[in-house]
Amino acid sequence: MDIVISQSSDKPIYTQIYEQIAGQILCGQISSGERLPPIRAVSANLQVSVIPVKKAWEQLERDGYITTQIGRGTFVSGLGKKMLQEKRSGIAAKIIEDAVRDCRELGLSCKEIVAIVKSKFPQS
Amino acid sequence: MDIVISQSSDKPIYTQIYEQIAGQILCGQISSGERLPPIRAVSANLQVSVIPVKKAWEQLERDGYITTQIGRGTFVSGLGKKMLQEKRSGIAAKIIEDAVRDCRELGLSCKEIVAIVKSKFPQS
Amino acid sequence: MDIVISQSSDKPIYTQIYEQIAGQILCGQISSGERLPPIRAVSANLQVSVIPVKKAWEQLERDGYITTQIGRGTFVSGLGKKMLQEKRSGIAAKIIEDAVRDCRELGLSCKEIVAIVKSKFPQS
Amino acid sequence: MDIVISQSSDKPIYTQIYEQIAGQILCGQISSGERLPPIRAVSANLQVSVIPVKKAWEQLERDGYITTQIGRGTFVSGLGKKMLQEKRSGIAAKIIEDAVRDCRELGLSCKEIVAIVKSKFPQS
DNA sequence: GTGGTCTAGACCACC
DNA sequence: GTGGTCTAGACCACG
Repeated sequence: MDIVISQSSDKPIYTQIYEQIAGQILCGQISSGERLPPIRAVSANLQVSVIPVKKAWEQLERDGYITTQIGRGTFVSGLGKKMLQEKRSGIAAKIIEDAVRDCRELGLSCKEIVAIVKSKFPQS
Repeated sequence: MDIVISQSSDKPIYTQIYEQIAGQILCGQISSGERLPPIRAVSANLQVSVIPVKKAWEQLERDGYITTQIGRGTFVSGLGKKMLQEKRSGIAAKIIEDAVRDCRELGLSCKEIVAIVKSKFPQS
Repeated sequence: MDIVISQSSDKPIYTQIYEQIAGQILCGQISSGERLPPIRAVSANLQVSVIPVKKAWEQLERDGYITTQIGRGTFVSGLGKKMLQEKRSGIAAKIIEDAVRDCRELGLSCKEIVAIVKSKFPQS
Repeated sequence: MDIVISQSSDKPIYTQIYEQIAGQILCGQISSGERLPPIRAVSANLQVSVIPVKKAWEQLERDGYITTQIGRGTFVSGLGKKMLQEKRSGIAAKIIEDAVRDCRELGLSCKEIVAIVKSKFPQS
């Protein structure tokens, strides 16, 4: 469970935590059923207040990534591989959709966008 | 100069104004040297306070889109076509870069991303 | 952090605040990493509205003197001694450059200007 | 009577006009008794409104540089050489005084300031 | 009429 | 408690 916080980011701390944990769950870096460290430990580890960690945990639970068992800790939800894949696709589709819309408003064509995307990959 | 404000957007009002004006300048919808309406007129027009309009204007000036002349009004900067094209490319590259990075963190391959991009265009 | 506001000055309030804070940072009166008081406290302290204080803070941040962390406060940027010295020199050079240019336009020679400068120092 | 107006200057237009005319009178570029062109001509020449020219003229008259003779035009006041020299010195002293004060607040010594002044002259 | 600055409030997101 | 955003006024400098 490695998280990096940037105090100078435009994103709030709790969002940074949320996105990194969610990403690691979606990628399989953190497995189903695995136990997350207690909030206070994370907070101390990241050198941030407990509040943003708590908020991130709440949103992760709200979005079905984790489940809290009172008195026992928080655990990664038992999401099937198929469900993970679906969630990944949905999120990716939204990200790209937004980017494509913005680019089209700037007057870029499909070809141009695809060219830029490919240029971002080392071995195209 | 048509702007649409969404009070329910997650983006602050001044950002919405900024992005729409900047976009229209980049697309050539507003031409170099053209005079923008006075901030108070825009403010009344959009039914918002003067503050967010002024803040948008300030950022547009900071980013070189417009220049304001006290007592006379604000005017679109004399950006050459080449400069506009460069600015457009730079902004588009940044948008796509961010989106691609996020998608790669989710484990998507270049092919998959390109496929989604193409699917967002009517006649690909 | 002592600031003096003159309501009768030709300079706007936010500029007065900006210059005094920046000066104190450049002189080392306020140290790197130190936390500035909250803008509302400064505003109450100086008996001015929050607006000019906030504007001063914004410009201080724009110029790299401070960094603000939402929800935590604003802190003096970690500028090295060397950087501070460079900034000081740059600003001083600009001030003198302007003054010398104006004086030369009035027809003063180098000697005359130097003489006046020296006369401004108690024990030259 | 050559004046250059910068629309992007931080100084208002009427001040730019004032300073340039006053400077030329102080330097003897415009002689005592000489007639200034009519306001409308200057305004057309500089491509600015009549208002800032009028305001500059008012301040020049207020400060004793010119005198308006109704129906005949405006003329450079008959200032003796000694008076011109005194005015020049006074203005120069004030400019340098301000610059020196600002530099001292930045912690510069007399020597350092003099060194910078000298560096601004081609043949020191 | 134009922008520049300011006041005295308010509500919200974040820590 | 901290800064971020906004409202609805006001007065002033500038052209």
